[in-house]
Amino acid sequence: MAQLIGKRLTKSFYIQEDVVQLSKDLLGKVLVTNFDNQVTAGKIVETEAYRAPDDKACHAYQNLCTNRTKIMFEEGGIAYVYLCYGIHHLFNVVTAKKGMAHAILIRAIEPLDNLELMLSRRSKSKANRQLTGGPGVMSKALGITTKFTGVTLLSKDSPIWIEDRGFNVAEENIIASPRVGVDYAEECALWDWRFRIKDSKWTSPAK
DNA sequence: AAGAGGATGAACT
DNA sequence: GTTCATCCTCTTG
Repeated sequence: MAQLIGKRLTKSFYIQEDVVQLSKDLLGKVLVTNFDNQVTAGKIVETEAYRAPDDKACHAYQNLCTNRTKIMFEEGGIAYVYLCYGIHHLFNVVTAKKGMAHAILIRAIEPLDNLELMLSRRSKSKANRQLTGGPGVMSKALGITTKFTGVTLLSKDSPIWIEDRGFNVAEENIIASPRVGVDYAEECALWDWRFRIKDSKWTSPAK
């Protein structure tokens, strides 16, 4: 029971090469998961860009290609899911053309469809920022785990895709800030590659 | 073959 | 504000 309310983003969107611009374009788009006959969806309100080879915070820095990172070198339009601290599943969208390891980490969403299931997956009873605000908990609410790494977002029977439901986010409503948790990346840690929708109550407050 | 550390979150004081 | 859970991936030997 695919529940395509908006327009699914196509390959032409994902293969654009400006991963920073794409990260801003993803704000307001809707991330949908659909498996085990259960659909959940939420509006993307916070993203972060990662770009090999020059970004030290990117797993594929200097085009380092391993079993884990080789997913990022594929053509844009697939998922890169990675386990952090042995606990949290972090969902990324691979972008750009084959051979360019660019990815966008989705950090927070605003719940839209099937709030009940998201609450249940998070063992919570109230919908607030703690439900889907943060890359680890967002994946948990949507049921995303590392087993989805490498799946396409383009097929009509994909378990995960991103669609456009017509939410428009104006440039002046986008807040850019430095990425967190990447202090080891030295000067790259200062790049304003984290983007969120201004005044969204579903992200942490801007600094 | 083994060890260190990480794109975090939750539960504490 | 601090602490720690917990396991995969990469590096080194």
